[in-house]
Amino acid sequence: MPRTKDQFEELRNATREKIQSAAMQLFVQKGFGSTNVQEIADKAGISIGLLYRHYKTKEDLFNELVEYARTGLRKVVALFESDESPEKLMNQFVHEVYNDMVSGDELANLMILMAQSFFSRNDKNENQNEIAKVNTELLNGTSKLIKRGQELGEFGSGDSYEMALFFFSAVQGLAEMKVMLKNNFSMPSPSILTAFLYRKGE
Amino acid sequence: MPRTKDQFEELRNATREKIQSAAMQLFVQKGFGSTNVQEIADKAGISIGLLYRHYKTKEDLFNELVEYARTGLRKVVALFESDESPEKLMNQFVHEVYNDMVSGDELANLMILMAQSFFSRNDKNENQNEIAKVNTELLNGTSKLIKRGQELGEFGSGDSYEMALFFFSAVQGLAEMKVMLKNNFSMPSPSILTAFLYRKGE
DNA sequence: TTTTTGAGTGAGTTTTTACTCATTATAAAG
DNA sequence: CTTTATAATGAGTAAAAACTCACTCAAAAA
Repeated sequence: MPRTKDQFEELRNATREKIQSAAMQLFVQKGFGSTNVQEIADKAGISIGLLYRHYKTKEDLFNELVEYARTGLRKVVALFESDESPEKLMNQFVHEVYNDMVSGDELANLMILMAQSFFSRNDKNENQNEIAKVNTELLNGTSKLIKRGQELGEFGSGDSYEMALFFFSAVQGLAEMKVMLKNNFSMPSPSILTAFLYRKGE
Repeated sequence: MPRTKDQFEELRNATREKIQSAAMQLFVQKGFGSTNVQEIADKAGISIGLLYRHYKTKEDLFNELVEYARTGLRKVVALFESDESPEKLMNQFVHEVYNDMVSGDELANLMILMAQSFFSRNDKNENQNEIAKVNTELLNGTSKLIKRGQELGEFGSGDSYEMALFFFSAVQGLAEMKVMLKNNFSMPSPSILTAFLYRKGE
């Protein structure tokens, strides 16, 4: 008889991953609107028909990737709600970001995809709302963490919300620079990234 | 007889500006590929035909906007080549950025457009090369400026190229945050933006 | 009121792109 | 070698988007 359930699943998973990987690269490099499904299929090494067997629309595919990225962000929110020392938490996070950015493209791609999801797209894009929400949570959470650190004397003074905003802006910008500059990109050291935490507000 | 040359030119300029403004907003908010010319014409309050009387293709229109943004960047490169005190130059620049970001969308839009131009688009996009070039010049110029500031004892230690990279990444990220967060965006103070210049490298 | 010139229009054409489906390929088991 | 279940194909279709052009409109001056 035919292949077993597991064998079929294996096959499906393999092509699914090929599609995701190809789509991620293209969406990041060219944006949603400027990427066409033929390209995705070509890069994945499969036919258009097969792509549509896995994803009902191009948008579905994009949404799955964005959803995946969003999940990553939520983990950060959770991390920052811990009772640990704010300085320790920020350091831990910055080092993770640093390592990820030095070792591969995954993190940078995810961050760019999130931005694309916000800046591309049509009409009432429910992604935008979702992302805005997670983003707000992240900023508020980080702001709280920084404030706590300031009260503990770990960080310098300054508007904590602005500091949080600055921090994630920098990380977002770095992700884009990494992809834009390729080999000319050299990830700034963690101490540069965290310097603003130790500077007195004016 | 008909209107004078000047009167016709006036008309043309007026619609040209309407087109540019509409296109800028849409390209920034939705990306090149996801913006269609009908929308641009609608937003500009003109017909498609008239749009095509001013720009041969949608791409031409995009390129003109990007070219305009690029010109702005070149001015910064020039500014940073001055013999003035690096600290003074950086401060001046940061304050300009701060004011622009607080008072309107223009700067943010231009920066996002530059990134779009890099991340959107097809095949051999000569814009990408041009932008990469200007970008490299900007980074190298700023790096040099920072190094000079370090030698003068104005700035703390640290890899000057990484510091320059960090700086522009932050500004780029802030531009995007501004558009994403809208009213929830609160521009970080200049002192937060320049803190990294005064922190010792590890 | 007519003429003149270039702005302005938008239905219609062309081109591109998302998506479908009738058909073929594959490999395990009888 | 046949059967069987599902992966895989890609020419073909439908929809969307870019772009054209024959025409109208507006206002200045004879």
